[in-house]
Amino acid sequence: MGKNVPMERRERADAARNRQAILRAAEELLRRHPPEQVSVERVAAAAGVGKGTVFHRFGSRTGLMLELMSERAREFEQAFTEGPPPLGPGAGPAERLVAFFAAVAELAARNGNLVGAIEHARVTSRSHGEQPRESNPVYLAWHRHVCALIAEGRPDVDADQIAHMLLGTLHMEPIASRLRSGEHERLAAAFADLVNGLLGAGAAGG
Amino acid sequence: MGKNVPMERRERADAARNRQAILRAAEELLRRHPPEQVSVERVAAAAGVGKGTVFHRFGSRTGLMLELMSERAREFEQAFTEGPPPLGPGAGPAERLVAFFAAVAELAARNGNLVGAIEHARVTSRSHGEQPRESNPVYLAWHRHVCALIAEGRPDVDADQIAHMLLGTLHMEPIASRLRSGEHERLAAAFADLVNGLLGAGAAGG
DNA sequence: AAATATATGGACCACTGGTCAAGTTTGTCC
DNA sequence: GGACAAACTTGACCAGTGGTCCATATATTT
Repeated sequence: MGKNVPMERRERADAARNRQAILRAAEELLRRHPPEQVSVERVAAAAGVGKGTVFHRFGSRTGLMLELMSERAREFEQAFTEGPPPLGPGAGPAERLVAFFAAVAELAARNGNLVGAIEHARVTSRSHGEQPRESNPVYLAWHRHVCALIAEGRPDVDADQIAHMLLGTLHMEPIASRLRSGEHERLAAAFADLVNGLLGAGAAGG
Repeated sequence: MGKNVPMERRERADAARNRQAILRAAEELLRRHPPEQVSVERVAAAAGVGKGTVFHRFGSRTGLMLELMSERAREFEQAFTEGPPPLGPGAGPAERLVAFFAAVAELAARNGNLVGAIEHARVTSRSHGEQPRESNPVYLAWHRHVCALIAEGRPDVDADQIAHMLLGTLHMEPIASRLRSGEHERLAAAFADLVNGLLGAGAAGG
């Protein structure tokens, strides 16, 4: 039983081809233009498909951007949950957090306008009515991770809240623009200062 | 001397009346609806004026939201630059920062969707081409203040960057939604933990 | 080859922020 | 008071958006 579960038939070959074309076109446009200039219609045109197809595949503008981000984040997620230290398990919480944020900063820097694009999509989305950022699975996983590490190092603080705050940093325009010009090490250093202040000398260790 | 400088003639009485009507209408709508549902046209209708008038008075949707925020922030700005401690001068930098962020949290909580509305306006603005958040004078003043206090307490860190990060927190949706439901003390506590970690026990003192 | 499930494209919709020329109101000066 | 210019108001209009729909085309299965 259950050899081929028919609940989800595989995507048709042409559909899969188009999905890739759309993803790659969006990627390319985002690399060259600010998010508000990358409309669904332009993405469709660049991918050589109709606008309707994009909505068919991704549901909404937001869906497209989210998929793009998930693609990039999948490998990273594995690295911080089961990879080698200091990112993965094995190191102390402060060390892991610093490594995590350095990696996030680098990821964001490599991916140019993507973070901004997701924010833009969330905010301009008309149909699904402003779903909260928390419902983004990538964000959720990151938050859970940061939250756990903070709680481990400092059981006395509001880890949930602080995790949101630290992650939210990436959505700041002044930060994002520096990221775009390659200053991710500066961001990583600032993260390190904050994290070490919170977990480092202050309370946990000895 | 300089009794009546003619460089800027006073606003006409009807214009001033309409400006107030528009401001109050926007305020009221934002209290009841999420920012993306508060279009310029709706504001105009609620204020009993034509859409063109809103643009005439405020230049753009962003201009309107910014003016709304400036109104609220003016008094607060005076409090933290020249008022009594712990907000104003007289207390140590850590203490002042904690007070500042508690006040900001409270201000944001009292003003519901305003912060979100400004973000929304910035991102959906079409004409002026996505001016950076840094050009908002209110944001600028806040950043300068936070920056100076951080630098005072911890000359070794990247105060400019960290100030952006701490302030950016307010623009997070998960944070903002909690703020809206009145949990500003929770946010203030988290700020205090971060600030005390950075300035408090860690490095500066003895 | 026939049958069927799936994918496609682009006209279409409601709505947005923003513009503008034409008409109206106000303040001022005699 | 009346006249006049400057300031103000207006709503039709524009370009552009995200999203929907369905007749048509294509891939897959039998």
